[in-house]
Amino acid sequence: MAFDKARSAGYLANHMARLFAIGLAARVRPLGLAPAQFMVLLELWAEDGLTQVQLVERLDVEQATMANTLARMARDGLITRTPHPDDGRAQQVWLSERALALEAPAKACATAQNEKALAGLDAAERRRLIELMNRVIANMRGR
Amino acid sequence: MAFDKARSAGYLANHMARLFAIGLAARVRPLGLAPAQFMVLLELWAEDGLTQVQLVERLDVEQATMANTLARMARDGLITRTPHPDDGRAQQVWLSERALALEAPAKACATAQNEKALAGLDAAERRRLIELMNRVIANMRGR
DNA sequence: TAGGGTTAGACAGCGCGCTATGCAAGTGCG
DNA sequence: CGCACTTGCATAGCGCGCTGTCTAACCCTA
Repeated sequence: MAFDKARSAGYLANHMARLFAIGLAARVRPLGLAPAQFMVLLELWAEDGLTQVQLVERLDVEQATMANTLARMARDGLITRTPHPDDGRAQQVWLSERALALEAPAKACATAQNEKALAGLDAAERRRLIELMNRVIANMRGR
Repeated sequence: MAFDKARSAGYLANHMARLFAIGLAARVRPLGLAPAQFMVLLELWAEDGLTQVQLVERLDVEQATMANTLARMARDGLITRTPHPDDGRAQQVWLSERALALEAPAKACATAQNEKALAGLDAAERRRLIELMNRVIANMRGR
């Protein structure tokens, strides 16, 4: 009763995110990338040599999730890890040659997917959507 | 460069959906439910005895995903399955007593989570957000 | 009626979220 | 100095999304 999924923000958010992920995955698969790996690369393209803790903070995922994603990326030759010079527990994550070369094509994939998703929305509508999503995220981030 | 994740619809959609899922999961966990199971229950509360194919269409997930979710739900005593009277390949999915009893409390969890997410948005903003998400979903559904 | 295509469902394998633990290295205080 | 606390990372286990493949039942047409 009185629960219409087409009007539930949570249901729509889940559906929208799944469609984004499918579309992005299809676009970056030829590059040998998976979506979560792309997100890590985005951070490393902006600043190479981050630690796992820094990546966890910037992408807001759990530490264990990041550890697994980094393990897959190392396995796939996207990153290497070196012991941190000042902290024996930590390690720095570095882009491989291959990952450096993927920056432009991978970003083009993401831009294309965003463009497909937002087709038919004018600039004001896009701004509103982004702003509303940011507010919803802020509402839920406090635990 | 020129790729700001706080302005990427795809990144925000993913982040928002994860926060929704975490919040909903925490609320329904005491009921012994997981989020995807709740979505199936929503459909069955509206119409009991659906087939797997009908659930797949209504929730827009892959058949294999639904098969696995239904297997977990059967394991957990939420549903039973009977052979379809008119089609030897198909089966009908029925709510258990336990699942029937969960309707009101589980829906209250979802409503509470939506309310938390949308706090501070007035009715017009909520309508706009829902409408924009529906348009974005429509853009991506045609694969 | 027999054979070929289609459809319902199961199963294998994997990505990537999560929680919960465990361990080793760093830190700080008595 | 030594012991407790904290912090960085790994690992185990699971939910739930995906693709790909298999089987069995159904359907249609030659």
